[in-house]
Amino acid sequence: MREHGTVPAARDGSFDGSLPRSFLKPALHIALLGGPSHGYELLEYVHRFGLLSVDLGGIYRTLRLMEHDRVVDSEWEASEAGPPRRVYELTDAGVDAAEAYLRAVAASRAHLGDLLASVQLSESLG
Amino acid sequence: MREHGTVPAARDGSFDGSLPRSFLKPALHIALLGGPSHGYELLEYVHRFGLLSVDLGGIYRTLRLMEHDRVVDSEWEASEAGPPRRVYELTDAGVDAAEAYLRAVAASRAHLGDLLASVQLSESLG
DNA sequence: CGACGGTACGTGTAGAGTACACATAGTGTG
DNA sequence: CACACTATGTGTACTCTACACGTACCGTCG
Repeated sequence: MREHGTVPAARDGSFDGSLPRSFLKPALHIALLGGPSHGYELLEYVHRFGLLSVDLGGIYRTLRLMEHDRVVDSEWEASEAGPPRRVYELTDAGVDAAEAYLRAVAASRAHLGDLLASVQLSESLG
Repeated sequence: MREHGTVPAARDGSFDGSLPRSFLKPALHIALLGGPSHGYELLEYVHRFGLLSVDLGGIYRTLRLMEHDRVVDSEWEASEAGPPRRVYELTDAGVDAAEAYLRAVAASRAHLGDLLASVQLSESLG
């Protein structure tokens, strides 16, 4: 198996409806609003929301970047089964950032809606 | 002036709600569903839909790529005022591609909706 | 006339960002 | 004891982007 179901998918032009990499950081912030988590679990989370091309390497690097920016704290946690995990949790600044990302994601979604609407409009005209 | 209002904007982590570069090709396809157009006008179109960081260089390179892929044809056209324009028009294959992009954009929009919804859910629970 | 600003097209390139492969390691199962 | 799964992390060749730059036409203001 490649690496936990990572899909080749669309960094180029093919664009199959999956979300581009640029949404990874927002998605991680938003995921952590739901409570602390670790890299492997976060991978599954972001995959559920269409970030199919993201791999674990990208997750860990982004988490470390976020920690450097003080939006998350992390600590090691032993798991009953399997190797220990590094668990990430939003700081207060992180919660603020996550809320800003929520607004930004909503804005992006609205832009996509406008783009789609522009077609209906020009179709109904001609 | 910098270059026709191009905005520094968010290729990194800031992510202000503008759409990432990855939506440029879809947006150009969708724009051309409304009829033939040229680079400079297309820049204004994509800016209206939140692709703020896109500049003319990116537009031209993408259009040439699309022409190479046979999804658009282009020809020079004299304009009454100003220099001649290269006008782009979707080929039949381009129309198909544009419709596929419409579906893909709708899917992306749905993913963003799901992401936003996941928060409401966990907030109402906790 | 000549300078300037706006329209318009296009390229060169340093630097940023990514995908993929790789390295490491604990645990359960056949 | 080999294999698969969970789990974290790094190295690096490659791709893509942003920004600067080059070209050129037209109108207008002095």
